[in-house]
Amino acid sequence: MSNILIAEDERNIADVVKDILEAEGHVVRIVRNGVAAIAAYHESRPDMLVLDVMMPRKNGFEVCAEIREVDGLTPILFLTARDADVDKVHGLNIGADDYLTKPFSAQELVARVAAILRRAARSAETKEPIASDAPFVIAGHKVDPRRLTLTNLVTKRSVSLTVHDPMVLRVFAENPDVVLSRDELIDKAWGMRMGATTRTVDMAILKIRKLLGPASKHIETVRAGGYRYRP
Amino acid sequence: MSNILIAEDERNIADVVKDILEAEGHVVRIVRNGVAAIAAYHESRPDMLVLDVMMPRKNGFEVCAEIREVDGLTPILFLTARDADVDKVHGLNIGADDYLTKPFSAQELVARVAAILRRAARSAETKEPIASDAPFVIAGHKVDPRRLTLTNLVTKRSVSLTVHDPMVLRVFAENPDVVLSRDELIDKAWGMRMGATTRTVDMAILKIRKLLGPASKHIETVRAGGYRYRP
DNA sequence: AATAGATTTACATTATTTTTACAATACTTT
DNA sequence: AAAGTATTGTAAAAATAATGTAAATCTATT
Repeated sequence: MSNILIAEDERNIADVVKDILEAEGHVVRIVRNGVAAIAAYHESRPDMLVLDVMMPRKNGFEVCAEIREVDGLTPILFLTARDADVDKVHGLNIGADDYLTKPFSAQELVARVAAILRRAARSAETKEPIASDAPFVIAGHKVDPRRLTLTNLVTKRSVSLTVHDPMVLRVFAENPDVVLSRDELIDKAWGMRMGATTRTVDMAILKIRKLLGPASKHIETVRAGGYRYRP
Repeated sequence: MSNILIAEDERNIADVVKDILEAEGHVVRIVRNGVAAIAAYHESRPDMLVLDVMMPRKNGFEVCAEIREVDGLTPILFLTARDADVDKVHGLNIGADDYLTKPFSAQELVARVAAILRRAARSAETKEPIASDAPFVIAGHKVDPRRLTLTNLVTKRSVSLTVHDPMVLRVFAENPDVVLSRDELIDKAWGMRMGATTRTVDMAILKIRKLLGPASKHIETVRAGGYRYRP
């Protein structure tokens, strides 16, 4: 069972694809244009994307390129009617995993999706720590430790950070879903161990939440435990 | 969305162009003569220039030539009423990217601007390091490492530099927006690594800021991080 | 030795972090 | 359910660390 995001403006095609994939046990969400696709991607972090090439506001290639800037893993399957597009999918190294030309059969779709997800599952097993100064993504925002910026990937708005902020954010990004105690956070983000009980971490969280705005819902507080990042 | 600078003395034309481009989602600034155009260019570093050929104080060609001396990339679109000017735009290799003869339609304008910006976006991706002794531009000033001069591109006033100054300035010019630590700066501008904590870099920054005058606002200090150049 | 420039020292200033304090909230116990 | 207790949210004060800058010292060049 996987979460799959479909971006397709032709309603009947979208619905057919949805029915087929749901019959396979997947959870499917549909959007009808490129901008919505990017927003939905950052919001729900699907396991796979199915993009139509021709869509209003940003076409499939543009959506793919924008997502590939921050995520090289989540598989992307293109749907296209035009043969010319097929060449592009191959030619330009857009970062597509596969494509399907309309019309296609239900079996074809199911087979491709299954194959892609199988591949993805294998490669997902290796997750490295984030290099000290490399940009990374958290809660729909890109953090650039060299430029000290936090950029909302949907609105493209940036705010500036201090040198500490990226460290705290990186600890969360590296440890999704796990509860990090204040001690652990101090240890990993500050690089030292303080004995007494302080509210330092809480203040850092407060600041981060302000910066993230609505996306701060991804930083949960775990009472008596610490904090946790939910992707 | 791009920042576009319009230099046009006829108020109604300027306003029409502004409205059209703003409707396309661009941020537009208007100036009414050539000298103001050059000043505004250095101050706000627009993504594109729209220059009327006939303007008070310096005409469009002069403005274009002056900017092209220090910036071969930012696209320039000419507006002109006289056919003779069209020949010039073609003939002299002034470094113009395109031209539009008055009167023109909104669609024409939008199409040309979109095309020019698309082209520029592609070519902007290649940024090379600045050759060791080649003159370069930073914060509205031209630095000539051979002559050891720093020239304000608006006022044309020069001050003299020591041999070190251009190196420091070049490191900033090559790394816009990124925070450079004192260690990195020492490394890159002095070419050596010093162990102890010194204030050498701070003094160099102090000097540079004095030389740059008001333009020193482009050199930000990043507390606990170092310094950063904001074009 | 004189000079110009570079580097370090020293101290005032300022930005940021940390602590404090209290209000708001969630969980426990009765 | 109510009251009590521990924990967290958050503003504001206090402490700290980092920077701006003048002046002193050092270094190399003439």
